[in-house]
Amino acid sequence: MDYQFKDIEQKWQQFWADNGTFKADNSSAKPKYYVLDMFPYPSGAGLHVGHPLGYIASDIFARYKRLKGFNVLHPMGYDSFGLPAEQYAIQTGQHPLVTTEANIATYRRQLDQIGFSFDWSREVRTSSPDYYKWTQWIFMQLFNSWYNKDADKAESIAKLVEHFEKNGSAGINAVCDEEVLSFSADEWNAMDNRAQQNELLKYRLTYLRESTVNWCPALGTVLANDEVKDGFSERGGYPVEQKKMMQWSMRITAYAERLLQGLDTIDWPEPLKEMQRNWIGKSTGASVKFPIEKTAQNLQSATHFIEVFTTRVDTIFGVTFLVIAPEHELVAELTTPEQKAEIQAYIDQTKKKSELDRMADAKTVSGAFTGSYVRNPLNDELVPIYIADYVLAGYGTGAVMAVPSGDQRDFLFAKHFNLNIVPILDTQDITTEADPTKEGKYINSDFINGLTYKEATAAVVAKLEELGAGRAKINFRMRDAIFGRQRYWGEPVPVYFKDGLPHLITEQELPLLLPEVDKYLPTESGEPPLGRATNWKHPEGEYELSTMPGWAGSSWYWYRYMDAHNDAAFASKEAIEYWKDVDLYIGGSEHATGHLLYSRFWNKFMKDIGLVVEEEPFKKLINQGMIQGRSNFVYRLVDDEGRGTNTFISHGLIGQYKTSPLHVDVNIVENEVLNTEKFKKWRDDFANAEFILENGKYICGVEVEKMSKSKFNVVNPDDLCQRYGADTLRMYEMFLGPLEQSKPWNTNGIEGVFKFLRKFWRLFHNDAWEFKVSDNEPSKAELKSLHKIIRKVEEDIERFSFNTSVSSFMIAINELTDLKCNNRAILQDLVVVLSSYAPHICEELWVMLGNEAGSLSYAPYPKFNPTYLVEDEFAYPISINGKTKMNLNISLSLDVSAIEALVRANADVQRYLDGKEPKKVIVVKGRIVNIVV
RNA sequence: GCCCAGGUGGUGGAACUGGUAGACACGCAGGACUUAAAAUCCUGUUCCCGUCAAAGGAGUGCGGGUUCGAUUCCCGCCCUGGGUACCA
Repeated sequence: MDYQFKDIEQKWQQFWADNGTFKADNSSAKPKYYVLDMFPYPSGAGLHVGHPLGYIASDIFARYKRLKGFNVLHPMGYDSFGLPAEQYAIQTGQHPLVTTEANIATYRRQLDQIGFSFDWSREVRTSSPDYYKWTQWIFMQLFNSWYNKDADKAESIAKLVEHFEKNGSAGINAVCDEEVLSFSADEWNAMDNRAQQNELLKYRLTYLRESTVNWCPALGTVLANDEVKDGFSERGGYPVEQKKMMQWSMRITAYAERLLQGLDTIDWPEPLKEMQRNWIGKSTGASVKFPIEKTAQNLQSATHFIEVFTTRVDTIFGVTFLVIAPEHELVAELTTPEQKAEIQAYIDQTKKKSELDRMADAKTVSGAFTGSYVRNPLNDELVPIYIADYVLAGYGTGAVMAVPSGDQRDFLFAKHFNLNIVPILDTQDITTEADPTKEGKYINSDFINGLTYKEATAAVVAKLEELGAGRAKINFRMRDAIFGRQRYWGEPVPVYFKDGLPHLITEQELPLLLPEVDKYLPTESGEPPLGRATNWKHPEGEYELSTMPGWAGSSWYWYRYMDAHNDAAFASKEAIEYWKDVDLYIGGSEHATGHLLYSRFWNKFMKDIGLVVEEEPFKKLINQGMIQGRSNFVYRLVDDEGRGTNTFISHGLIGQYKTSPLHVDVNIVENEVLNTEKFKKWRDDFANAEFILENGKYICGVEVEKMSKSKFNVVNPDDLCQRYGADTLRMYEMFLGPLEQSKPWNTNGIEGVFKFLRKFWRLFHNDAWEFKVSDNEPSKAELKSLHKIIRKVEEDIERFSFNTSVSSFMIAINELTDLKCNNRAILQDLVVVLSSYAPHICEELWVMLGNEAGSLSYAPYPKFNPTYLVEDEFAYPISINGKTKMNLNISLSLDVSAIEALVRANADVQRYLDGKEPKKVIVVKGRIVNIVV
């Protein structure tokens, strides 16, 4: 019987489901291997061909590892809290849960038909109460922890309280808010509970703090940076403003150094690590206190200095002014009466500017003089203080020391305001622009004159420390993560407020269920949607009304798969100690600074408090490339009045006509040739379409764009499974190119893969399509083909080069077809090797070869035997002077000198040598490859 | 601007540590089988010059360099994609 992929695939998918073939065990004598995919958000559009790319790769790997004798955990689930379901709910009143479950059903059906070897018994959904119960529980652990810098790990807040009671704040080296108090044990004990709790909030790893957020009044919610485009909300296009709000935050900055260091211990793509490094943004430098000049301004404040952060403390003698951010807290105090109007005007102007304007204006110099001065702590010179929006309030101390000779922005600023520019290195050339060099010897720099960069930096830091005017300091760009969203479809924060103080609910009260609401919009008084819930009140106070952000549920989900049904813990200790961490994680690089960073943070925290065993959650990470859309166009003839006609011009001829391009459904185009009959049926108004053809065909135009419905370039895996089957789809997605490379989807080549599978099927059958294999001894040539592919596939899978494997399969099948190979032993091994790529057809053939159903998935991967690959004689390429090439037939048994003699005796070589001795004979790996004459 | 990845036939791509560039597949052209179609099989297919063939020349974005030998290593430039954005 011909290759009936539909029957075969249905049959085996059913078999796997009925028999729990891929159920992983939490204990085994086999070594463990954990293969994880980034779980999808179940959107209403369903899967397109780009989604399964990574899943197919990870499935091949998981299946391969099973054959290699590993106990493989390969689970799947859904990141099912999210904005689209909520937006849909706002528009239709449909509960997000209903939409989400419908979408999940679609996803599941689509995933099933591709034949993945997921252990579905471990499925998780982040929106399910028995899952988010533990997300809330982890939030509570964070709330109950602080970061001890001395121990370099998170510790229990109870331990901190104990220390305060005994010793006050002395001896505590913590990551905390800037404005923490210092107090004695007596002072602590004398504080009322409210004061104590407020103080502790400054230490907790999740805490409430007033932060600046993107507030969209029209939508009534906070938006993440990527939801704001050009100062307007991405959805609806409403204006967005900066607003200060009390928000839950995560003290991820406590882990900045460990998140950075940890990158060196994991096998991730270098570009992705680099993205995380940049995001963390460590810079090593010094903080310097510039004393405020009292005579210039009568300060009310207790602050007597402005602190700056610099990475070039060696340039301190080149400082000719100081710049602080317009939002800096000392601006009002520092402004002299004469300058007040100018400063106020500048601040107003800055406030009006959107983020975008500020960026666009990067090149124009602006600022204003406060009228006040500081003194340079090292040479006592008076330094004027300016405000300018190129200094950011949120980074460092919101103040910089300006060295116009070494920094281009400072240079432009100095030119604009006519300020001094002092060169500080003898090699500096500052005639037209600043020169940030570190080469040369210092000049105009007091006690560091004549020193080099390294010496000078050390000397200046030492001096500043001696004077108490500064110290070496490390700064990070990364900010604490805001954790609250004014939305409905997310995890409720397990907190209630009493007397203005946040309290955790008890563990017995978990999960704190998401309440029902009448509408999914903010309340009339501007509170989040949860404010609409009736009968939703904690006995002691009011529940927190914001919910957790999308990344909360995805920051620990790989642990839940280890023990998905545990209701006593997020996962049992035994399960965690067995599976430990994810060995291979496959997903997109767009999560580099979101999910992948937050997950590493939560994992480190969970390790600190003894919940998990590994410091890093994902040992090896592979980024699959994005699949772009490949749009096809038809060209509609435009008449003299500029109206479109019903005549369409083939792409090669459009130069001769006036046309307008029109997206056409890629599914009615094959190899850029339009199926004109299908086109006429595609849309009613094209029923009478006429075509101007070239060579009897209508050729379409092509462009690479994002895959989207409106561009008619979406290719649905369902259609391909119907036409060619899952095995063909799986292999074709791999064949398309390197896994990590982004590429446009193109269905054109899929026939080749389909043909390959048919050829493979045919190997097992005679001309009448009867199953027919022989039990003869395999021939040498057959063994050679087989062992070539055994080795090749193993090498390819280990280095994630799946595309070249597919090619090798095709070569092997062509060879074996030429050899008319129907040998049972050969075919059996071939089935095992191919089974991770094309599991359905392999299962079918495996059973036809006389094996037990279901045993293929755990059959041992065949052992490669190198002796079959040895060739007796082969064509030996020789070049002379790296140019002329010729082939000699040489036996492998000859040694190098014998080959050399043979080469010299060759007539062509003789002709080139012309009686002379060769100057040099190049031998690579025991082979002569080149002769230099 | 800065950081990263990439640029190979008509197309997707291969060439793993510097050693026969273009594997494999699509497409295209020609042929076989067939009443015909589908399916299948065979041959050719980087370009130029050669009316077949042989022989020759050029060739991995561009310009240089190292080397007996470079798609691969080094320097400079151009282009495409991704990240980031006044980070002191």
